[in-house]
Amino acid sequence: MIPLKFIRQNQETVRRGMQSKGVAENRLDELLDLDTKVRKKISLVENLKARRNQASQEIGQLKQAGKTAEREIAAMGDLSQQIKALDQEIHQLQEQIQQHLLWVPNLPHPLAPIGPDPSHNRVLRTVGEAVQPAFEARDHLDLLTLLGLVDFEAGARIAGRGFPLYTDRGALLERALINFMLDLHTRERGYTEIYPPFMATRQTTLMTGQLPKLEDDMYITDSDDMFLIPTAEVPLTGIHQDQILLENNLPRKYVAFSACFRREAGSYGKETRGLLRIHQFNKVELVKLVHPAASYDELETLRDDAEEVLRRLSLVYRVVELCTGDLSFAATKCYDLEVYAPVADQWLEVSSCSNFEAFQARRGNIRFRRKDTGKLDHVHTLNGSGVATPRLLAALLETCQQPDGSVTLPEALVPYYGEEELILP
RNA sequence: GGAGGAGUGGCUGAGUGGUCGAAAGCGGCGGUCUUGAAAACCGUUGACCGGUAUCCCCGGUCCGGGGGUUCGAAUCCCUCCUCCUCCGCCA
Repeated sequence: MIPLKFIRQNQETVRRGMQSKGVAENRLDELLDLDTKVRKKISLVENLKARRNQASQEIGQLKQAGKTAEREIAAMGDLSQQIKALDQEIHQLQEQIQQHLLWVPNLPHPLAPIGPDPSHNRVLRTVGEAVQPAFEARDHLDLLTLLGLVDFEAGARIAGRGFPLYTDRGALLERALINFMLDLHTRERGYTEIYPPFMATRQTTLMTGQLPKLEDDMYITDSDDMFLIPTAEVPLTGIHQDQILLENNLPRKYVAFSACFRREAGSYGKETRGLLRIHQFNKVELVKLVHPAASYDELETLRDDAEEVLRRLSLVYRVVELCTGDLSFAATKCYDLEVYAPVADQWLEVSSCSNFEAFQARRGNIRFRRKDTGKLDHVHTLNGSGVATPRLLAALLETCQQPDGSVTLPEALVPYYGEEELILP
């Protein structure tokens, strides 16, 4: 949420920000128009209310003194009706304003690369060397099948396309990956582990910015208006909704494993092979609530925490800074981590690390008390995947495969999986 | 699912139609004292919106959310939500 006052006073800045994110601006004009209208009415009704308050007080004094106030009371009836009517109009206008406000995206950081689409993203660095195997290698789907790790047909029978069913060693390997990542972030990186609800209310989903824009991309329950979480970002950021934190308790760092549910409406046919784009997947998510002055430093360490997963697994990856047009609705700045899948010769996004500044905190009313001034202020929120499993698994299998199709696991994973390699069944 | 009880400021908690944005305590902030700290004492301390207005000033709104009654609502009525207790059912 961008504060209405800021929008009013910085119209051109907001307009440029919306343009660079590729968001239609017609709502902005309507918004400003409604704002002017409603403020006129507000000042009108506030004057009336001031009169009413004064008169009511006088009536109270008369009654207290044991006198009658019939004449005064009779004079008030009309005023009250006017106020009621105006209040209703104002209420309606403000509801409209609120709706428009929810569609104003966060503004990109001034130094974010400007551009309309991913081709303008900036590759900051590549870790490791992107080389293809010397032998005739299999891609991740062939390896999954060969090793018997995932049964796509069974998943489809149960829930339809895009719901993989991990079997036996595949299930174990998935669990090993999740445990490895959780332990890394909790034991070495100072995150507090959370096991959150996998559903969230409309309000919570609105807070993180998934709504209203991405409603079509989410699974929703008709009878309760609940949303299956598309990422644990939603519940984790929601933990402190409507709360006031102590400055001493910042930053708060949370990590959670969750299943993530995405309808992926409109992306059929893109990257659909194997595990690359599915409706339900597992992810370990990092969320931080931080002091505003620290949020950009915290973004760097968050990114590093996510990168550490890939480093420990000895995978080749690159760090990409997103351009304005590719930034999500709520983000000001974002790094994607893309892991290299050598057989597909593709860079697969496994993590997005974003700073939302106060955008989500304003929507969720998450504040802290400043030590220096004693005043309240909104925290800054950040999140990043640390990381999502399906593409990680795809890259891992392709990278670590041997000529016969067996896979030698990275050392870091061995204690979790219990064996050093996946041999052919 | 059924029956009760409760939701008040950062926290605990008083307040059942009028000068109540709300007692008191805790906490926070400032000060006195102290080598320093603690304790004690003194003072201070709600949020949000608007008024060309980051501080002062003026007005308005806010006592779980929404609606209603009234000249006037924290207080009365309706409704929804959440929490607690008991009963039933179920993992």
